[in-house]
Amino acid sequence: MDRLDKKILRLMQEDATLAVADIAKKVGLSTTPCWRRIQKLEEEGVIQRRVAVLNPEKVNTRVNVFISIRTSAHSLEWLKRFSEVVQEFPEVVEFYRMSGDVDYLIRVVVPDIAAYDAFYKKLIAKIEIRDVSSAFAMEQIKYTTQLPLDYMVLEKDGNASAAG
Amino acid sequence: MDRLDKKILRLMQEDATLAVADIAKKVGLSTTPCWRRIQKLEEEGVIQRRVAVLNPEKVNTRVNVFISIRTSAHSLEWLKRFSEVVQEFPEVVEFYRMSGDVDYLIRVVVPDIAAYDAFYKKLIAKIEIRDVSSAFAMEQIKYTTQLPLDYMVLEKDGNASAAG
DNA sequence: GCTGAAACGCGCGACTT
DNA sequence: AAGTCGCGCGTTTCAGC
Repeated sequence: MDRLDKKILRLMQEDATLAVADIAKKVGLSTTPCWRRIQKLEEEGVIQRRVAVLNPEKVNTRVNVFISIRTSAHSLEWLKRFSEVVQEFPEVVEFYRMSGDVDYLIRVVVPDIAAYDAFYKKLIAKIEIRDVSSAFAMEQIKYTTQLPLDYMVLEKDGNASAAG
Repeated sequence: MDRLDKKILRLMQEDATLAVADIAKKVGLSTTPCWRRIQKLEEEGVIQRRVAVLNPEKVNTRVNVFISIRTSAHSLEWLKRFSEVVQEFPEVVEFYRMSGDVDYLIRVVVPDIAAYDAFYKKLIAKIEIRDVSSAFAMEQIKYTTQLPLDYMVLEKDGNASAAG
């Protein structure tokens, strides 16, 4: 990956509808080499997928809730099942195992507080959870799928095809 | 929006590279009406954009950090500036104003703890922040851009073109 | 609002430097 | 590696039901 790949990724993170010819123009390439780079980035798994991003308001999932869970007293068996159960809910859009005070952090999207309550009941019906606390977001100030590319490790020029 | 729009959205949230003809087939429509529905969903802002989703590992942003901020003692002026400053950092991928104990919650992506430290220094160089605490994710168990569509409000059939 | 087909542009590959 | 050319597919539009 070099400077041009980085430019390509930056553009595609913003807008995946851009025609290859347009991307090519913007990065200073002609279409074929640009197309080949994009293919390679897909094969290598740098580009994972192209998705449509929907407006949460329009699909009635305005409300973001963060659930913090402490699991200190639970068994390994429980932890495994917990992880599986939580993941399966479509309302769960993010799920992290944390270091420190809180053990797990979950982001859930729902229409309103009542729906959250219903979700919470569905969840605890499937698995016993001891130490939970929920925090509601009043406003989503920023949400982006764009990862910063400033940390990318670039290969030196003239040596672009080493195996990963 | 009806049942077919919902199906279309479900498919496009998963894979925005699907050809219109393929989507049409899967929802039981032919290409033209399916294409028109997609156009309409874009015009209405239900579909906000199509983006490429990158592999965080491959672009060297493995580490997720959640920053909790309490702002009780700050002025309105400060709050405004705070919001602007934080948003501008490309490492900040999510940013919420919360209710309850914590006032703001930020998700940041960086390569490692050292990079987080550098980010943190950049941040506090730009704005004074009093009550901050950082929590590191050990593992991203789930991350999806797909919103649940189960809460969508569908219009009755035979009344498909009412204004929003 | 649907189907079918035509027109156009773009993705993709073969070949060249 | 990158560029030019061209075929075929997919998107988009249009005529008719």
